[in-house]
Amino acid sequence: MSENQAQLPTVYDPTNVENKWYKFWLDKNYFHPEVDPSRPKYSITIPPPNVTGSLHIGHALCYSIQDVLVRWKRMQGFNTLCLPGTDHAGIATQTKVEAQIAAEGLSKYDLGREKFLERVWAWKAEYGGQIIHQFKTMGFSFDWERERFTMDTRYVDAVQESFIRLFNKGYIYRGARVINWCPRCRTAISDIEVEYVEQKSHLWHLRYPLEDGSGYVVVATTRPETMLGDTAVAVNPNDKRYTGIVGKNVKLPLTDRVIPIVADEYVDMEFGTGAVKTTPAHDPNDFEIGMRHNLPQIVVIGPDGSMTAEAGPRYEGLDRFKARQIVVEDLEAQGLLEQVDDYVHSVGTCERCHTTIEPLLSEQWFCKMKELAKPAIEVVKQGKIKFVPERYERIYIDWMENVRDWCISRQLWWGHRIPIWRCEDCGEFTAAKSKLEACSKCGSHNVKQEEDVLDTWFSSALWPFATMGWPEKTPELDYFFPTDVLVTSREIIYLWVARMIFSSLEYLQEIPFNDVYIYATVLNEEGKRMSKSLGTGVDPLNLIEHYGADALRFALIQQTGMNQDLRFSDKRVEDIRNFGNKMWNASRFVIMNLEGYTPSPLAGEGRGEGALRLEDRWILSRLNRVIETVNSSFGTYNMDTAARALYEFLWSEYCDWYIELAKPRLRGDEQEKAQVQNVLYHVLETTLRLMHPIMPFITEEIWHALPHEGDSIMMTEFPSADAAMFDDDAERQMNAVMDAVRAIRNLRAELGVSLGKSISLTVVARGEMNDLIKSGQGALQFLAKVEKLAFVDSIADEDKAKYMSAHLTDLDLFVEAAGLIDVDKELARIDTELKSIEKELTRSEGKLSNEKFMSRAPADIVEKERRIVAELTEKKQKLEERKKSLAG
RNA sequence: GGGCGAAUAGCUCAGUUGGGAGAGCGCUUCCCUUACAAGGAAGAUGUCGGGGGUUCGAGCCCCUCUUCGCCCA
Repeated sequence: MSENQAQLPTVYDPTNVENKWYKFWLDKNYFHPEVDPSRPKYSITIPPPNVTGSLHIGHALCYSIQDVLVRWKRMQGFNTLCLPGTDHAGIATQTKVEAQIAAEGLSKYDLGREKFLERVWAWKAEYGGQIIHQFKTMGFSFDWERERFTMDTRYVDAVQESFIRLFNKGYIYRGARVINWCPRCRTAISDIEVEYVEQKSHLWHLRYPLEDGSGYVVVATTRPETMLGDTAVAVNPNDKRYTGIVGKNVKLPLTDRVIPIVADEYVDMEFGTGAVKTTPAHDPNDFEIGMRHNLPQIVVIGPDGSMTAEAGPRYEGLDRFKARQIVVEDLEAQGLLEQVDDYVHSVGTCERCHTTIEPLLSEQWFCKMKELAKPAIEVVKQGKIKFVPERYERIYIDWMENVRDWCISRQLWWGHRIPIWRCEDCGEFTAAKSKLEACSKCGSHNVKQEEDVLDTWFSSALWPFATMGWPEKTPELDYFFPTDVLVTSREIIYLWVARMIFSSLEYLQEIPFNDVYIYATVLNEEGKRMSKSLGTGVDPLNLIEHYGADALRFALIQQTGMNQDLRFSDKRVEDIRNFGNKMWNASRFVIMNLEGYTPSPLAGEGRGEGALRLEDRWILSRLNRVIETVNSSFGTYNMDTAARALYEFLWSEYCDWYIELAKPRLRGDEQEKAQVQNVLYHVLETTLRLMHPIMPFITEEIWHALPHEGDSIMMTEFPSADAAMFDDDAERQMNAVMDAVRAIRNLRAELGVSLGKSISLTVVARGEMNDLIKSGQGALQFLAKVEKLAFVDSIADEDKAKYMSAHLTDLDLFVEAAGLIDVDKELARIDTELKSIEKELTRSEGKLSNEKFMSRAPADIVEKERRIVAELTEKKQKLEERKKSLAG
């Protein structure tokens, strides 16, 4: 391998390496699994991002988690599918194209539906590749042969099929309801697409004169302009203040209408005046009140957000906010404005464009939810679908149990056009995939397709199975479905997760996935949510350019477990870039020291005498514990635990100790050299495989520079822990050696003797420590740079002042330091140490002298406490002796 | 108003059935030692948000309060 030396630079540069290997994997077609019922499968359909969007770090985390899982399972021998794709994202995409043509001075109406849709497809063709490019740069092992788009022909068919099934089952109906209307997008949106924003406003108290002239009722409102559409005043039937006037009428100001006072349980007596103006056409709650009391519904604000003719000639055509101002002025002029309070309340806004939502009475298509929700609640309650972290399970169930009918129509052009045909003659609705020739009821040919499209989530609800060919019975569906896990963000538990679950149960009578893992929201350094629309989004490509995709992936994975948020900064990526460089250089070291080496199995060498040395047994024991940690952590979505364990092991154990200890042995005799080469190689190669799912590129690069079998690390077997390699003795003994080394280094530092200068060390060791230090003598001398080492039984008190000493359990270390010791400084240091020992001793002795502790604490805890006291006492005694000798 | 999460070193965060408080970064001192200065060695730093309680023993369990964030109404 020596010819490799020259080829390996001291600084790892990911740039070319990453591109090279991604292309290699693609060429080998490693990401594409064939259906093979003889093998166990593992499958994921990734959350499809907006086709014309681009990724920020939050997405990078989401998909990195999935790629880690998928690479891990693939290496474990599962036939693994990770199916990618994108979503047409109705409103979001349409909004962008509208903005584009607006820049040309056109509106979508100027173009017409056909031409407009051509523009959307053109937009998709131009900007649709960005996300895919980002996915590939991140190194994701997605099956590109099975990439899907929610507007693919076959996907469109699946959407229509599902709609028609629901329609024919009577679950889909058309109705007039108060829905959330966005006057800018000019479409209905669902409850969960409304974002509530706190706003400072006012609570206006309005006087409505009683018809009989006996006074007036005062109502409080945040939306005075809607009073033009009031059709009642409601009070609580239990409200004694108003018992006398229920049934009377009021004269609605600024109009010529007379409206009734009704009693309704819904009214909150505590709020405002306890009397509520009721506008059934512009408030969902008032709508319900209106239904109960048979009130008229008067639409006074139109789809464009301006006042309608129903609002009266004075207000018609005014924007709703301008109308508010004028209505208030007019009421005040008539002495009907009683009071204005400052008031902070939540205002519904459109998630996409942040326009204030107008609750509006409107004809829409709805999907009945009650029956669909039942089994979807059951599968989660029965644990067939598991939420991780668990806390999200209740959030899901609570919502599902109170779910309202779903408004599925959208007044957009971009999307799945509703496959409903209306007969112009008899009014019958017929659902059909292709053009309907004749009305299903009266046979008339005068039929017209519904103009509206479906809510985007109606189509993404089918994602896990429509991507695999449903409604056809495909081999993919048979084999890969249900998928194993859905990894997604908590903000779409209702929008998407819930809908996939009930859709899958309804159409396939199967759950869509076993686990739902809700990953942490990525925040920026200031703690603000990362989002493109907030302007806080960071493009992963910028970071990758500087630090590489591996570093970004590891930095993200290292911070993700069961947490709700994750604060991200570039610094973290830089730190991991350094870690990658460490891995690189450790590997360089190993590669440069493998002359004449051919890998041989560790098995058979055993743990017996003369076989593996202490540090070999130790590193192999530690390695196997890490293997165990990594597997169990990946399996429970504790990604951070796995990443931290790997980081710690590679840097602080393998590099800091094992490699250092290997150095003298590599210069030793042939047998010694061969053995240490074998362990060096074995541990490194195993660690690379462990690390591969998180850092696929650098591990592949190094793996190829090492002796290896096969074409790619990604197709090797993932390590599994060998319990026979766990070695508590080796770990305990090695810890003692490391403590001794650290103590000597500390003495050097105290003396100001750098590692470059040699020292002489005298050791007093007792019991097991004696053998341990003697057998590890070479290592100790090498690691602490000790030139002369002597073992003695004791050191005479009068000689102690010539040394700096450290005292460990069963071990006293004396470094010759005549003339180097700053006595005052040393005395001060000893006093500080004594103080802290005293403190610990008091605590431990207190416990041991506590009868209750002695009688109730478990025996091993008591024993441990005794040991602590013994160790501390020994140490204290040594320090006091030393103090005496220094002072004397 | 209801629910959830967070509060641990200067910063970002670990802490797995309750048993001598940890990591990374930053900071101080020393070192270009043949894998790595994107590095090595050593070091300093904590009323574990406040207050109660349970327990022989609480960062961890229970109650309560405060601050911040998210979700729902």
